Amino acid sequence: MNIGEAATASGMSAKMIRYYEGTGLIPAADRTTSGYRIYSETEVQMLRFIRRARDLGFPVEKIEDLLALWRDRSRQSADVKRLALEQIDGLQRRIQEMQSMMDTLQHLADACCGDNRPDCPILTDLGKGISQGPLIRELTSKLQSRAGGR
Amino acid sequence: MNIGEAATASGMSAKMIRYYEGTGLIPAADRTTSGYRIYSETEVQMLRFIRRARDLGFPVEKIEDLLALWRDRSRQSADVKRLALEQIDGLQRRIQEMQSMMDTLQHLADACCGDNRPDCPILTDLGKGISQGPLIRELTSKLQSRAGGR
DNA sequence: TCTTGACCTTACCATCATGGGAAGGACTAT
DNA sequence: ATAGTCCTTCCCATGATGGTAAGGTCAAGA
Repeated sequence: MNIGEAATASGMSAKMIRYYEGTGLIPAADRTTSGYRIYSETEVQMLRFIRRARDLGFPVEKIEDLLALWRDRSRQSADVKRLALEQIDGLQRRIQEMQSMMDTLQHLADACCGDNRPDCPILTDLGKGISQGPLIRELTSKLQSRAGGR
Repeated sequence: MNIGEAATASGMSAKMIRYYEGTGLIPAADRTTSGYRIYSETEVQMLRFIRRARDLGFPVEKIEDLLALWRDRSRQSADVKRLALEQIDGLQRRIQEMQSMMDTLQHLADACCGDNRPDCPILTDLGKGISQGPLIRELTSKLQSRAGGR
């Protein structure tokens, strides 16, 4: 199976497969004499594993750990569960942060009459510049880059 | 006020102030004869406005619109409210996506006995590689870069 | 057998918000 | 005057991803 087929089969782009190989997340694929990467069903399964973990929001760092456990026949399910619970925790925290942003915005929007007059509590609030600390700012920067589109 | 003081007063790093100036989000600051940027209270207020909008998760693109409305004496509050509601919508969607990831993970973790045996439904599920479509993957990539730390 | 088109390879560039650092100039307090 | 802190610009890096360009390979059909 060449990289294009492996990409289709795993749901990842060929670009990303090469990227993961470059970063060492996956081992370097075997090559044909002409230099084409070749993939076995086992390797495609690993790629699917990675994509699925990404779908569940695991950071690449943690995926490395998950992969190690996946390959380890003598692993303990407790180790995997711990990683999953950590991930759940992280998601929970981020959800709460976003919820808090949303609540604030909703509150401001409720207070804004939304007509043709220039008075607007939303702008007034923004002008005040109340801090919400670095955690939320760290999150929002990522949301922005996502929403900004490419 | 020089850039360091403006940074402290606005809660932004000097780096970011220069960056925003470079990208045109804010107008180029006046300079002293020796080249130091100088900021008035008005400009600091604008910087605070930007940071606050970022705290609320607005993408930089939208902040540009908000800034224009902020400066526009004859704006209509409806315009501002529309932007806020759009932002609320976007946040809501992302929260739901993350919630769905979390639910799936929680489900898997619940099914995992978490002991010293190697059997683990979490790994089994990951191996199956069920797709959740591109929307969630787009979101998770951002979460990962955030969680990965720098 | 030759051609064509689809695929592969590497390498480089861009994104976006942000930080780090270097090299050199400016200001401030002792 | 000297030290130390600030400023300036410029370059580099991040992380996941896409794009593109130049060139090699392969499979199918004429």
